[in-house]
Amino acid sequence: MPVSAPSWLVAVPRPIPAYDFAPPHGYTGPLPLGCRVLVPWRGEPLVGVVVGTGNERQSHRLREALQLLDDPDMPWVAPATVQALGEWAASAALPLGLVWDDLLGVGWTPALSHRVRAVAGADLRAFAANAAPAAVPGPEWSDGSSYLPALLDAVREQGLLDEDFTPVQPTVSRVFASELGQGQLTPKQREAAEWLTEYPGQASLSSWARGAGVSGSVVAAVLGKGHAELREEPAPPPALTPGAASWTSEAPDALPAEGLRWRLNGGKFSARARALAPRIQSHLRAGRSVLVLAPEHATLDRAWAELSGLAAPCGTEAILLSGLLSPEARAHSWGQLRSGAARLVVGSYLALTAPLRDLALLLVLDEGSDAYKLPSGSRAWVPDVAQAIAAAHRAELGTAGVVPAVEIVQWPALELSMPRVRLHTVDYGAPPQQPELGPLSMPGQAQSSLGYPLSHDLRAVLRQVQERGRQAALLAPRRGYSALLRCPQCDYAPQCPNCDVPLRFHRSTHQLTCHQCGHHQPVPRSCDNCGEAMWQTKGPGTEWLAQEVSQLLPGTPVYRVDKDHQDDLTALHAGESGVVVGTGLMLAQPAPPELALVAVTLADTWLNVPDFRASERYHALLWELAEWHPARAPLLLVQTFQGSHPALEALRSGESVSAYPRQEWELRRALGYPPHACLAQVEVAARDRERAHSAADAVAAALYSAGATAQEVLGPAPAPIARVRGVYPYHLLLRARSPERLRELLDAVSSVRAGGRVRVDVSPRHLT
DNA sequence: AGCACGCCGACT
DNA sequence: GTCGGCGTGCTC
Repeated sequence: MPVSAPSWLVAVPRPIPAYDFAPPHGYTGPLPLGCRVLVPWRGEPLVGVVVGTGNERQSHRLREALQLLDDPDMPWVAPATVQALGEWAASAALPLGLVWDDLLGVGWTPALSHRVRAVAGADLRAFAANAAPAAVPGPEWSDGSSYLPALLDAVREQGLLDEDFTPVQPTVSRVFASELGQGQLTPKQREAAEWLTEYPGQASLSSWARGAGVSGSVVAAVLGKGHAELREEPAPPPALTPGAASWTSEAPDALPAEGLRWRLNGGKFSARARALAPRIQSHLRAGRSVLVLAPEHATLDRAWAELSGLAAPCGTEAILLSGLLSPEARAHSWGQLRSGAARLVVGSYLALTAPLRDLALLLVLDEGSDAYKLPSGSRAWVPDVAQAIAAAHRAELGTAGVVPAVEIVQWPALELSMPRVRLHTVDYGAPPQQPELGPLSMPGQAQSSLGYPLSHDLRAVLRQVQERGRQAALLAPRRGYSALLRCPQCDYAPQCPNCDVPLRFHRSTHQLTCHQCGHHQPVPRSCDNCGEAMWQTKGPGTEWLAQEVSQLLPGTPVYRVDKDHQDDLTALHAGESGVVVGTGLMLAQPAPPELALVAVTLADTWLNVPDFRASERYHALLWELAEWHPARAPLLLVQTFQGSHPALEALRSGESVSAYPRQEWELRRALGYPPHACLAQVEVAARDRERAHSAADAVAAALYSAGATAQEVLGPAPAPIARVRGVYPYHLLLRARSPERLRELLDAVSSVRAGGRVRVDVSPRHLT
């Protein structure tokens, strides 16, 4: 008796667990871990990834996989990565398919040609039911797409279908001269035909016409008379982003040597790149691979510019991998890595699963950046996944950024020196009355003799900047005009119809926009509440601030940079005098060359956030501002109600970038926050408020009956925005002392049928 | 996630 | 009578 082949566990890009399939008919090779496989899914072929061996005991008959798409010797994803994703998904109690869907960005939709035929001797006409006999495959190969998928699947399930999926090579059509033409050509047409003989293989008729110097109708006529023909040719590989010029660092490797994790902080970006170079190059020279992750595109571009040149001197290539690439370019880059032709990847989170040969170093840039939180289904915290992947590959895990995250401040470190910060604080004094931070209750001129938004000191420095023809940057709390539209009569602010938040006013479009769901509408003629026709629209956004600066400095150009409004900064970057007002987004751009002043107009915006990481973010922001243009060392002016905040003190005293995170690390130990605890936020939502509430209570009850303590379960509480996109979310916060304990709690959550939509966010970034 | 099924209310 | 809202369940 032959031993039945073990089944395969296959992850498909759906928010469900991995499912079992029998190997394709006749397959006898080893378990193709990390290879893509076509499986029957609801009657149609679907690409999945083999992630393990299936359960031996199955209650139902397994379907056979249709076809293996990758050579088991060259899997689409490294087996160690497969293992890491499996472990991470389990630790977060997430269905494996959801995790794969989020983290594998390449290879789900290969172009395949599908051929089918009946197995020898089978007559499939019975399957046609009332359709025409031609609607079923015969004994000869024919195109699978010409049959109903459901019919093919019925035949397939009976084992009567031979089928074959072959990758389709992408082609382009090119124009060539042809001998087979008939009929006379006019002089113009002959001219065009002769030009084509000289320059064959034109990519389009218009390029031919342009090249030959004739109109499109002339070349069309030549083609029509058969003196030219279109031929399909294999498409050339897509152009990959060229790397920077080769360079090799002469400096010795000063990074921590012992252990598998380290951090590199302080210094300018380029200084950190120089410090990383020896380590990266020694791995590449040893024939191993290095993966560099960046949180967003500005950092990615800088990293590519600084690091891509390290590959060539080590006899390999660098590959840029991000969602901005075309699908073809992504697939081609993937191929370069899979074949081992390139061993240095600089990429976004999509590069996490890149098929690298012998990964030696996984480098996470700006490890604390909130941009690493994926907004999609898995809500993965990319550095968590990166740790799992590095561990599975037994690779070094390095991090590099200006300021270390509190979570990693105890790692072995190399810290580069920071420039001395020229800091000036405008202290508005007593903390503002907290509960209302509406734009109208902002620290206004009436409340402070210092002046807001432009304090006396800031005005003075701005005038100096103008007089000396220099440049200044002002960091605004919010984008747009960003005010609530308020009725001066009854103080009513128009609300979003889907969410429980007031709409925000954008002056440029003269629209009201919901910053939660994107709903927008024109400004109503009069107040919905009392009928008053006047609206007040003052608020602390970039637009208002820019207006104030323009009034203060007539004749000086004022630019705005935020998500909605992006002025052309060419003149500023050319060195012309001006002031730029922006949100944090502004820092993603290079600093203006003549920058003499960076001002934080209201630092408390970063502090008055109900999140235990608020002060950590504030501290990191201050150092990033200080590092933005280290050569010029502009004055950093901070307007705040908390002039003696320890984060500010850390800059003022010129301590190292890790001094404040160390302080926070101790504080969090006392409070039981990460890294001394593992957090997860559970969101329970329903269309009906009462149902959402009772569902949240049911989740809490399930947790307690599974042995959770009051220390471990906080809530449930209604979400800070009581209604979002038409549903009422409730939040529970889980706080466990270890990943294992968190997993126990999450398993209790996923086993309960609460009667509402339950979503889990492990390592949440924004707590409320 | 999709997609089908099935149950209730409002119409040509 | 049916059309269509959306709550529930399933996908090897």
